[in-house]
Amino acid sequence: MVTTLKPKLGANPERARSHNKQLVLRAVRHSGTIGRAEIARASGLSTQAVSNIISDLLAEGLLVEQGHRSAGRGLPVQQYAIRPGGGYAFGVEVRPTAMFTALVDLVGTPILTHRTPLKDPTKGVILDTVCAQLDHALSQTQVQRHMLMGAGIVMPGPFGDTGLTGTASELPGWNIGDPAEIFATALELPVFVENDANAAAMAERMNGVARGLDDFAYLYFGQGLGLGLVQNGQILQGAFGNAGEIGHIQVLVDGRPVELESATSRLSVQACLARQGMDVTTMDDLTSLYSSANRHLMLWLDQAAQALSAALSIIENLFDPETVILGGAMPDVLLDHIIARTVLPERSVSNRPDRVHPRLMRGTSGRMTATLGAAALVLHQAFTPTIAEAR
Amino acid sequence: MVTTLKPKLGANPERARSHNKQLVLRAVRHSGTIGRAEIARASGLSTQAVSNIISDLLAEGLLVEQGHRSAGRGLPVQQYAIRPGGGYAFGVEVRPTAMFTALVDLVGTPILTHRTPLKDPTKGVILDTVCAQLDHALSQTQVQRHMLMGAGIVMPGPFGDTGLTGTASELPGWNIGDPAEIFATALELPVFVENDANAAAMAERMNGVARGLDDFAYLYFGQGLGLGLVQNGQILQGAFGNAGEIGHIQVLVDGRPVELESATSRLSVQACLARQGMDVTTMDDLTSLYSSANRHLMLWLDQAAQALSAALSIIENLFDPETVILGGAMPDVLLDHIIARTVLPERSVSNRPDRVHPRLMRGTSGRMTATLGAAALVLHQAFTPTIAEAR
DNA sequence: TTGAACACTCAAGAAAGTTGAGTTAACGCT
DNA sequence: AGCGTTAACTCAACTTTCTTGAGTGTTCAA
Repeated sequence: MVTTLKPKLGANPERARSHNKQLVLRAVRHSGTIGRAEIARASGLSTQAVSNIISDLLAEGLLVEQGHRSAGRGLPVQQYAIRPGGGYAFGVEVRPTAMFTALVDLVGTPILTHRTPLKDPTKGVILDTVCAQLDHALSQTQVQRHMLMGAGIVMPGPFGDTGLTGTASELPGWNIGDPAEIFATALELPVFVENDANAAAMAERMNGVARGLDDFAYLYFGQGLGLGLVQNGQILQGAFGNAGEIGHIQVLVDGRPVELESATSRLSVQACLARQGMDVTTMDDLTSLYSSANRHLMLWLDQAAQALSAALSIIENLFDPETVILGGAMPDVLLDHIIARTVLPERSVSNRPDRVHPRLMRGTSGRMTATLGAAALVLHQAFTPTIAEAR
Repeated sequence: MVTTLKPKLGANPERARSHNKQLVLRAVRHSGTIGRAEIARASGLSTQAVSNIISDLLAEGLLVEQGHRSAGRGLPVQQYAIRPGGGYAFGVEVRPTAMFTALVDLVGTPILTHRTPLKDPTKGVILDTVCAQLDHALSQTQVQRHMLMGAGIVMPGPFGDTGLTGTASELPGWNIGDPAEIFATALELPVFVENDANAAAMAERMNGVARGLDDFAYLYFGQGLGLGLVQNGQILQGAFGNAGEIGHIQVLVDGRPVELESATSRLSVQACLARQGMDVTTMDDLTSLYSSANRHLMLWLDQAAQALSAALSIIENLFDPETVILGGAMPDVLLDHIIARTVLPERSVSNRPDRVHPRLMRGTSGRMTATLGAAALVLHQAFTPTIAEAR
């Protein structure tokens, strides 16, 4: 979901230049440091064109020189890298009880992160809080407002009035109007809104285990279970921005059909342990239960792995991803345990002998994944050529 | 799957022009007839640029003038339309027992269709046959070879060596090398290879019920059951071209888990009726069984609708499409029956009050759908701007 | 009748890319 | 050590394509 991009699909010199700039930035980001000639080869532009663009980007402060590297014969390559301070992105994750914010630089390093409790998550409070938090982040870090490239916002999906409306984790009042536009007006910035799974997937792609991957799926353990899909380097959003609502599909666990989410989410493990009289609220609680090999937790993990195996079969056969990443608000040890226990379906298009990535991987988990992912949405945009984004 | 497009992502004047040309063609195709000014507004180019491009396209024979239309004030609009003879596409569907071919013009009208039995579907025979059929089609229709924009080839998936290899409908010998390249070399044409479901989806989008839709799913009843996914106007291919292999996922029918394909495919209905001693081979057989309300067929239809309901839940929640289209090698009356009987899942992101399309629709079915879809792949390419096709 | 609205054309100008010759620096063969 | 080869990069002229702004023709409405 994006603030309305008008149909600027025609290529005129100005847009072509902006397109090429982003192409160059992407090439630099992709390989860390790189010289002009290599960028030219990768982009199909002439060295001269790349040279001109680079001197622009240097002047704008988006690139820095990185010294020479002599690779074989010929004149040593003058290398370039992204200048971290060349721009900043603001990431926001809105949950019913708290708002998480992060300010990250152009290479994705978090400069500042923050958690603000939300007593009353109404639309007005959220908008006020997000503006206040942005001001706070800017003044704390001395970052100039004009250096902000945009804001990414993570909100619980699904968006709009759907058959899944009424789910636990929902925020009231956002079903009317386009959230992206509302935030864009309040923050006076370009805004990108996604659900937690999509944002987490983008975080993984920008600075995590999915770096460089163009086709993968991300299973995000949040309140529920979300699926972030990246296809051809782009988030798969669906016609109304609600693709990836995997939590409510039926899978078999011990021969009985259950909603996937009721077998694999954080709410699920909490409810399961609560039935045994255990009150588990934090990730640390879970970690310590795990380290003591708590029987009930182990049973839950087993059925979660079972459910996941069924989900994996669906995801792999429907999307044919390079890999499926697991992450989110679940301790690493639990994720690793689940991954180890999950049976990789045999009858799957992903079951190929020539794979280069494992079929299941663990992503960067933890509290801030989705928030950093929100910021990553902005960075992704900054490194994505503008022409022909066919929306 | 596409013949290797080198990274020609940079925008230079030449590529920008070609991009803009395709943008103009697309705009014309989209609205049937249209004037310069409107195209300019839609594309973000100046009227002058559009004018220049149009005079190029007229000279190339891709457009024709369509007379004036006075719409309100001002100078009456000089309108343009696609010239059907401006180019041709060759569509090929390869099945184990036969090859179907079609030659279609630039607006998608079939000029000639043909069925060639294949005694021995080896790689060599297929390549020879496809070349012979192309020659035959050209000579029959007097179409000049240089007017061909490319060939689309439909082959049974999945491609490459996967966990689904060994499925009934497979062709031997295509697991090594890129089929698209092999065909491209043989035919000396740009070649696009897809599975039947993807091709059928594209046929629907170019000239069927999905015309103008950018996000939809197509369930194709073939030997098995395939899923064609169109996202943002592009076929979703997955990392290895095998996305949409929905046939092998588990669904519940009468409380029992079965492979979706074993409940919904043509092979499934044939096997089901064979168990009752009925030998059903043609679509006409099915139609007449249906018109006599055959009990076994009705039972099969009921369980197929059940399985479909489960599949629908998965497709809708994972892709959030505008609609799901049913089509393929199944008589229309049966598809309509199934659609009428399928319970639309309530807990689905597609269950929204503000829908404009039905959740389930019947596509153009029949023998030639996939073959025409193969040709549609070429047309789609011809109307898709070139820059930033990010592959 | 007159003026506003609109589509379209013409000619000049601007933006951005390409081309080809020239410069510089490192490698490696003699 | 000398010298030719290789490769990255720059400079300046050229080319393509788009935009701009003035101008023309047609229609509608006051």
